[in-house]
Amino acid sequence: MGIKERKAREKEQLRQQILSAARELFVNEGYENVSMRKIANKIEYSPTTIYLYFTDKADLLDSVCKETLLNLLNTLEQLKSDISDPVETLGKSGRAYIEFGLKYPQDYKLTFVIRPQYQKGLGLDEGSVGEKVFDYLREMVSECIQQGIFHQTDVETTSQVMWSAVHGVTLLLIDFPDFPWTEKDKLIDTVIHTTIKGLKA
Amino acid sequence: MGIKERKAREKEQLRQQILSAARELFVNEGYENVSMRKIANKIEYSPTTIYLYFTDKADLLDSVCKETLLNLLNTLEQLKSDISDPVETLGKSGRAYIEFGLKYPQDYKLTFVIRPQYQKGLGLDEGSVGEKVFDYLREMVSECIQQGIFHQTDVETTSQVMWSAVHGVTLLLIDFPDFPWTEKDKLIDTVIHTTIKGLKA
DNA sequence: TGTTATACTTAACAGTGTTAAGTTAAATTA
DNA sequence: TAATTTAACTTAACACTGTTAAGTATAACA
Repeated sequence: MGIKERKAREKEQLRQQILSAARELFVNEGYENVSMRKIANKIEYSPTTIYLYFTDKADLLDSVCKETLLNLLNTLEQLKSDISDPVETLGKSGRAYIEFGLKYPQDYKLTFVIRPQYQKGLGLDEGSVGEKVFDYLREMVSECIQQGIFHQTDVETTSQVMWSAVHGVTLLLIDFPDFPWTEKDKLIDTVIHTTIKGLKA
Repeated sequence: MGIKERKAREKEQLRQQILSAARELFVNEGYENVSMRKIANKIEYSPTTIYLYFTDKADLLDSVCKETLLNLLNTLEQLKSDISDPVETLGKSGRAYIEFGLKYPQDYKLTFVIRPQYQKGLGLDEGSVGEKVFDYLREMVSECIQQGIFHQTDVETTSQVMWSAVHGVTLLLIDFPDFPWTEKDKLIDTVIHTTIKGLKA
């Protein structure tokens, strides 16, 4: 009875093929400039085949973003090991977050800016990957608060402030590349250190 | 020779009519979901007439955003009068910026997120309204630095950090309305105060 | 071997931004 | 006043878009 399994495997394979074709095109040409026909051409199937694997273009975007969030989560969780100095870990996590956004700017925008426009209100639901990313941030912040290093005692608010800072600088650097920014690394460090200093007791 | 002037006035009138129809539709239905034909219907002209006043859809977006930036600039400059306590003025300005974004969320996204996608790298050029908005921020920050209140002595970096914070929280509140945010006003205040505290000497 | 289910494609619909060519009416010139 | 030029606007079309209904061929099963 291996036939059914082989078929399922083949189906999953094509799904992945579609997904990676979509990601590549979305990232290189922008979500709006990618048509279902373009994706279909790339994988050498008819456009309608895609609809057998994804309900529509927004669903395709959704799946691409889920992958991005998984990548981000993996990147962050590799820093988790060292909890001796929670403030340093939080700072490093912030830096890793921003650098992830700058390394994959299109993926970042797709996930945190474009998708909310199409999937109103979704993306950070219970059990979602997005929530896990924010949970990671909560944990880091919680560690700092528990050790009495922070003035603020509210984990939620503190996490949200941290997120605002890194999200803000990431998007500004992506969206206005021609703006006369301070040297990039200096700006990133200043954003993180300023925020952490402001949170300290 | 009043005829020429009347004609010019009428032309300008139609231009404004197109612009405000476009803004209303962009804001209510989203840039991508608004077609040139929709705008044309609203003003009761043929679609091609729009092209006599704007080079293309992106130009229309551009003009709408320019208006938004002017509105933002006006809102901010009303706070300028009181320079006795520069830190308080900076804080108030930050709050006004965020509240502007939340009052006109679609306009804000159009200007600071959607437009950069279509007009790569533009929007903050020399002499532009966007630059004037940032100049306002520079002035506020400069005042704080001159009075020796801030640790940082670099006006540019400090301004950029401030911008990152307010831009970040504004977009997060707009894009993820279903996220379990801390009470909105508290979050905004905390973001501003944390950033300012982090910048202080 | 005949039937059913799976995987995929063709053709079409109603819509998109944009352009070239055409029309109509007003302003200018003779 | 009559002919001509100019300005403002429209019609029709092109090549595209996301998506669906209907059709086809092939593989799996009885």
